[in-house]
Amino acid sequence: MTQDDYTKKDDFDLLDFLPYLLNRAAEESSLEFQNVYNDRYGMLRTEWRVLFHLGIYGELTATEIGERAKIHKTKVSRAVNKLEARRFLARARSEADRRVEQLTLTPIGLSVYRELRGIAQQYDAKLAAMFSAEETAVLRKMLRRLADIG
Amino acid sequence: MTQDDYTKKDDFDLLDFLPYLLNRAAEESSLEFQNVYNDRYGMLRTEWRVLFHLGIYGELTATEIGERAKIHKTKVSRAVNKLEARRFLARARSEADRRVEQLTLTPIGLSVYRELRGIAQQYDAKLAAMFSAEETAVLRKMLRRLADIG
DNA sequence: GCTTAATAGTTGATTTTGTAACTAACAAGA
DNA sequence: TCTTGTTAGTTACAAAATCAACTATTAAGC
Repeated sequence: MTQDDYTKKDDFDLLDFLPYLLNRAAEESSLEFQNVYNDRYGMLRTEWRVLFHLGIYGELTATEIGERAKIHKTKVSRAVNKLEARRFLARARSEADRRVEQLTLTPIGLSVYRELRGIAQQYDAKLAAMFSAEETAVLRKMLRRLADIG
Repeated sequence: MTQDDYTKKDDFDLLDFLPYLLNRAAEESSLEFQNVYNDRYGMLRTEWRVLFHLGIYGELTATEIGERAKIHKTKVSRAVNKLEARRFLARARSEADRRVEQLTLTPIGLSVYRELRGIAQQYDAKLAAMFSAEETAVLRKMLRRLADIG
């Protein structure tokens, strides 16, 4: 069933409204990758994001992860707990400031990260292949600006 | 704090990964509008989406809304309940098929829809103004394809 | 040093979502 | 008509997100 099956009583088009469109595109394009990390490792979205941050940057505190990924500290805290329970990461209390915990991936966590990273790269390539290289580059640039991480 | 403050141990760039980028852009670009419908009418995301569908298309069943907006029927059901409790919509049992309910906005619901629609249009224009007209047109087109509603 | 404020992170209560099972109504075939 | 299957929508229970309050530690002003 497509949009054309319906007669509009109103000129407003939801499918031109950027926040709606962005959310729909985000949901749709995340589905496949979500199934992988969820089915294979029982991870949630916040958990793979934390895992990836540690995989990419090596050692971070919960606060740093929260700032960089715009995730609330309670969500980070719970994600860290789950990843620790699965032995994907280890905590080390900072000597300089004993409130702080330095987080790093364990060898297991690192290998999980590497597997998921490979899948992410493949999947990203698949999405990018829907468009020309130039179009995709422009899309990424625009999305970074919209996400305010540009 | 920007990305450059961190040294990467890994070549993978989260800020190039389309599903991540789309989600971040979607969250960021929805925030302002979300505050309006939430603060002003205590509505949730699913609720404004249902409201807008009825405002645009005039009369739909819960199932039709779910199909068009890709919202699960339990979420639609609960959103319809809340909108009905606030007297924003009315249900009418279908004569032809007594399982079905035809949903329409009440005059109150319609005026709320019209107000939010105006705000949405303004806000969309503000987002679009971050780019050239051509760029924005390309963005919308690409997002529709990614969202599989092209 | 002592008080007050700020920060890192956790926990608990409430709300919202997700999954599955459910009721009610229709449809199709023997 | 009497299964059997399907569809519309709701409800119950479990999982997760949100928000506020909390502990522990550090920093700042006096």
